[in-house]
Amino acid sequence: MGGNKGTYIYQYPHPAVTTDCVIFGFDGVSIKVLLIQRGIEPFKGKWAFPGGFMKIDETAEECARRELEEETGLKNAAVEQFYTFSDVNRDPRERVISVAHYALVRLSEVKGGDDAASARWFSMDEVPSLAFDHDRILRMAVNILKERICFEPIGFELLPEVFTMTELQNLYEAILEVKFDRRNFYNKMLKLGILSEAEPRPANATRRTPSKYRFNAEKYAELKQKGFRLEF
Amino acid sequence: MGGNKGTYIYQYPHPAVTTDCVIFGFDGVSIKVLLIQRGIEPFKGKWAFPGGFMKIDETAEECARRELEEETGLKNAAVEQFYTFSDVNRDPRERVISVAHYALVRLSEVKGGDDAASARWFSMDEVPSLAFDHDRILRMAVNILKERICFEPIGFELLPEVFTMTELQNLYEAILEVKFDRRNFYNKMLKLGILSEAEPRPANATRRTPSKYRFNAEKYAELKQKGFRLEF
DNA sequence: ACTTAATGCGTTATTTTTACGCAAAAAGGG
DNA sequence: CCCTTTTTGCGTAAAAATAACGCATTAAGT
Repeated sequence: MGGNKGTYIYQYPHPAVTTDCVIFGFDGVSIKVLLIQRGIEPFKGKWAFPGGFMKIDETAEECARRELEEETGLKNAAVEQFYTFSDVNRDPRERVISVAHYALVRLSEVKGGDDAASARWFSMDEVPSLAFDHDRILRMAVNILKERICFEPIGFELLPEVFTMTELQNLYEAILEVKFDRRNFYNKMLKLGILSEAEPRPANATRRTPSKYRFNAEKYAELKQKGFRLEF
Repeated sequence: MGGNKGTYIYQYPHPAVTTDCVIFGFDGVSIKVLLIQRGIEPFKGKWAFPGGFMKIDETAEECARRELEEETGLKNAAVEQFYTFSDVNRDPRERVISVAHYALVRLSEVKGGDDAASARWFSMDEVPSLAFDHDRILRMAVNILKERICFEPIGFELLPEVFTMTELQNLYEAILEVKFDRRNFYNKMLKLGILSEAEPRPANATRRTPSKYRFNAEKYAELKQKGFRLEF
């Protein structure tokens, strides 16, 4: 297996390749991002995204998922690459280019295990100055998230399986930093046809009992094939 | 300067890093893509995208532009990266990951110089089976182009400075593979506010003399700042 | 007991999109 | 040369989507 320490010789200089993961979460009020505190130089003590060096026999996506699990305990996250950062001096050790990924996960999926001793969720407004060029990576990830959330039903990955319309609206408002009219949001969402009622309204339901929904991936796949776009 | 042949030793295996460029053009009727015929193994004789190994002291974008000029004579193209391909066996020589870029250029900008002896434009429907995983790269580039053209005014990079509304519509129709109503397209485009009349209609202009427009980058920048989206 | 906030289910006005009509002028064909 | 077809500019009317807001009920807070 590749990746073992030893001596590797090339006729031309090779950059090192890493992956980084910007992991977004949502606590019902604000968007959070998962950071780990670096235990070694460079940038020892600073916060950074989970990530690390790519092994010679894994793809970027595999590397991202592996590093994520090693450093935060989070397994099988649906990571998606969004940009490759290749500034010449972004790492003081050697030339390193990094394939940056993002993923949306439920807060509950990250348990503070042994590995994750130094992992912590930060609200967007309490994120400290980060190691390497991770400030720039975060800015870009947030922009990508704002764009994607408008055209792909990825927001549901941040909510529990079953959620109320208000929770969904709060999520969209937190990400996009806008306010929607509650009734228009409700109508628009339902008309899209990608939600199902999670359970029939219970018999004792009163007006104040909110309806519960879940994302319907099958319906979305159908609609998408017919050439439909979300658009918010 | 880096990049010279020699002996380079690392404690861990390093993949090689390349860039590839998917260059789109437009001849008034169909979308074209610029390919070069490989002169050496592997895939000798097969067609592929311009591109090559990244030097140790250049960014991915710089590498893409350099290789593009070396192989096709095309200078200073506005390349933009869209995906990093990292399958383990995508290159038979060694582990290679490639940062793929695209650019939109006017056909006239590519002159068949010495370097570009083997460069040729292909219509989308005459593209042969390509080297490496370049078939996959092309599919993804085309999808990205279709998305981007709807939200960013990049189409103008494919047209002459000054163009008629019909030419612009033909371009959109060729890329998106749809048909628009001529009058609705005309109204929508003008209402966006990102076109200026290239010249006052000449005195001898009759009804059949089409108006000429040019893309107004300043107006677009203004509108964009106010939070405006193109949307087609 | 009173106020405040959340939910479901609407309605109406405005804006945007879509589908066409029409006349003038050039181009093409026999 | 005459007739048909195509292209262009400038419209309009219907349809659809969006935005703004009303209201009754019920729970929660004070």
